[in-house]
Amino acid sequence: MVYLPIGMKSETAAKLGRPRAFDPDAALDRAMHVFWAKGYEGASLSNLTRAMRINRPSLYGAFGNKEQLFRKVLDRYMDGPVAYFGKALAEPKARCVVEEIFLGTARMADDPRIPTGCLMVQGALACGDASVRKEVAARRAAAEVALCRRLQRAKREGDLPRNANPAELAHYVMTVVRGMAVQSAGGASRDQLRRVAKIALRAWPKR
Amino acid sequence: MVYLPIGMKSETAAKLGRPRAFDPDAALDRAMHVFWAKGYEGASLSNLTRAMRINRPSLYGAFGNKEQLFRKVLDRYMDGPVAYFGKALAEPKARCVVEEIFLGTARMADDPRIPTGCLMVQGALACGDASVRKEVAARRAAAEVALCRRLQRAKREGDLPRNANPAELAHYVMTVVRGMAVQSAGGASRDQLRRVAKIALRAWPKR
DNA sequence: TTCATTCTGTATCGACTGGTATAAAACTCC
DNA sequence: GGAGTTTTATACCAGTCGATACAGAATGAA
Repeated sequence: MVYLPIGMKSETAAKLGRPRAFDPDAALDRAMHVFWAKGYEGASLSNLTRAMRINRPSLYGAFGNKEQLFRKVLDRYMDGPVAYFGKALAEPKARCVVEEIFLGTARMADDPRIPTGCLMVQGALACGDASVRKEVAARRAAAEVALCRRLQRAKREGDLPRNANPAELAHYVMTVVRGMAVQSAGGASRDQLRRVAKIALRAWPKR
Repeated sequence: MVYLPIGMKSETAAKLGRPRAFDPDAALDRAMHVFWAKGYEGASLSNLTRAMRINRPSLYGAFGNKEQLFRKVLDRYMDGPVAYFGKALAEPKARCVVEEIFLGTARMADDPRIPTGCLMVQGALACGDASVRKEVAARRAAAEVALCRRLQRAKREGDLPRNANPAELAHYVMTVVRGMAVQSAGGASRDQLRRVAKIALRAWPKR
């Protein structure tokens, strides 16, 4: 029989059988930290189950397998630590959008509750498993597309110069953001990244 | 007895015993590609020996172990694919230094002979082995220090404004460079990265 | 109570990991 | 021609990898 891995609150709660003894969301958060700090391949199932405080069969029962767990962690990552990105897109002016993206990225840098860097970068930038590598690359690309769309709107609204190129600008912004993630993983402080953000903004087109 | 792993041309050539049947430098280049594409942990000894076209004991005899091999590969990487960085530092004007660094990074992007991205980034950004992770972080930091020194000189020479901050500027430039590496690993083309370089240069201080 | 169902913990699977013991092969020196 | 030295190839080591078989425990339904 096919078992549908759950873990989301809106899931049809299983009424039958022994109830689950752990909170799937809390377990996902703990798994996120392991993947974030060690990368997909560096995070062993022993690391994961220990951090998640569950046994191996519970992990497989609730999340499928390691790769599916990682994808669920990525989902949760985008709704949690990087939720600032979506909020930034809602800023009224393009310059504020970019400013908020930069500052939000810098803000994550020395939050003691989370690892440094970005899960979508160090999770599986280079990885023996090509399917996982492509997955994170696709998610990075999706973020860039979302920003590009936002900048296209800004251009239509006259919020960017007539000769501005939204795709190029989005690519630039995301390049800086990804670079900040690498710098953060290397130990850069929030202030250092804020100064980088300030300089990077000087490249933003004047209206 | 202690055996000194070789691999450098200036090494005192072993006269005694059976001669080595492979070129250590060529083997290092092949190992570099594996580490570059798969990362330190993603590159297994089987991957490495197959690519290097040598047997396992030959690898251990010539290079020590996996970690020492990786360090030798890093050395070779810095003298090879990223030699442009050192050359860029020799440019007469600070702006040209930065321009050459950006363009050199973009140039690597779709060279069909090498993997995408940067070995110092994806080699071990997140890695279960902390010693390897620190090693690549230290090498990234060393590049930034070298650039910072160059920009300090530029400031002394009046090649940068009086209020310019070489450390912040170096941090910004390296952030963009690291970001370009991530974008390249995600499939960005040379032209895309060149356009990023052009935008990033707009942030450079006017004299 | 009894059955069906689901979760939990233990113990284990085959495959692969990084690393080596061993002996034959290929060279220099005497 | 040996003797001594180093590299080669095969075969193998203990440990860990991701993943599971199994049995007992905990629930709702009948």
